[in-house]
Amino acid sequence: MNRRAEVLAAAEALLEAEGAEALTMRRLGAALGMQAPSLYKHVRSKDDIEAGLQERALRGLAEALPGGGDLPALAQAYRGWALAHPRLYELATGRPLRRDRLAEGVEAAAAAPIVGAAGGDEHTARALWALAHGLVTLELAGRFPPDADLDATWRAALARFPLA
Amino acid sequence: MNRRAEVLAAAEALLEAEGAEALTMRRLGAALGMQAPSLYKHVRSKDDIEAGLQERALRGLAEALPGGGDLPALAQAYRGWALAHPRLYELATGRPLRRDRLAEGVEAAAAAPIVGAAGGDEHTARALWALAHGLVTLELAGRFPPDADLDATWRAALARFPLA
DNA sequence: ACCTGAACACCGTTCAAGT
DNA sequence: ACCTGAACACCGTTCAAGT
Repeated sequence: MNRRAEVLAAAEALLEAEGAEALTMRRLGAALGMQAPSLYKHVRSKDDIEAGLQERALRGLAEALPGGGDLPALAQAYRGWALAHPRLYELATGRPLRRDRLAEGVEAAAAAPIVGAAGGDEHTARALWALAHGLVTLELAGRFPPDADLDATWRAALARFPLA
Repeated sequence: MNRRAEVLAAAEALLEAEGAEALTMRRLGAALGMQAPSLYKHVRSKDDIEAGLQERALRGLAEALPGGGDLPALAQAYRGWALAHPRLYELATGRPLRRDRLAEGVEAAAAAPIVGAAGGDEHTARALWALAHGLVTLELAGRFPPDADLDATWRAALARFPLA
């Protein structure tokens, strides 16, 4: 693990443990036993760190998603990963994707299981992705009533996409 | 218009014109012809400003949504409002809703047209909301390929909710 | 009642200097 | 090659002081 990867791993741990506002160069440096300016030897900027976390999130999500085309299983894995890494998911999806800094194939690998479950139709795939993303972000942001039965909401939502 | 409302209106204008990172107490004060500390006479904190902007967004959205139960018209109005106020929409939906600071009925007024289009079923309403929210946020974040035909994606998505 | 200037504890980032 | 301390231009916020 090179130094940049170490910084990114520590950044993810700090983010997930203490929240986005705790992810500062000074705190991250402290977690790694160095001063904040030293981080710039391993990483271009804080923006660069966030782009790296986006890539880590995409890789983690792609690894967690099953590829068999079973929509309920896919949805459960998607929701499960997001709820297990809520702040990373939010950081990775809540801002523009830095495609220029993304390794080749990472975005496609995360998208492939969704396209597969959509039977290859791009519009259906985007609708499924938007539906899952919307449900997850609204859940993470506490937008649904506290007593909402979200399992039932997911089932009702997925029932709109039979076979596909 | 009392002083607090003036501050919120200026905050919305600054946010929409220059982005979230430009919405600082010093810049907002300058836009209103006062020093940053003076803002605290009219507003509790920056957090209070953001809660106020959430309420403005909810009111604006509720006003823009038609209530007739016509899903395509509702979807178009929802998307249109979000694209017309992208940074306000993002600020209003991208963080937890401060229900404690929200005037009575504001949240319900924004939700009512969606529940109406869902035929009163809460799970369908949440699925529709998540779908629209997901499509809008992914579009605003530039997550879809630049050449994606999003009108067609919206049509395909809404086709999953016939009659309802 | 409203506004100011100074101050505090923070930010991200640069840079000369050390090993 | 890697790390440090000092510095710069910013933050949100508090507070004594002015009108």
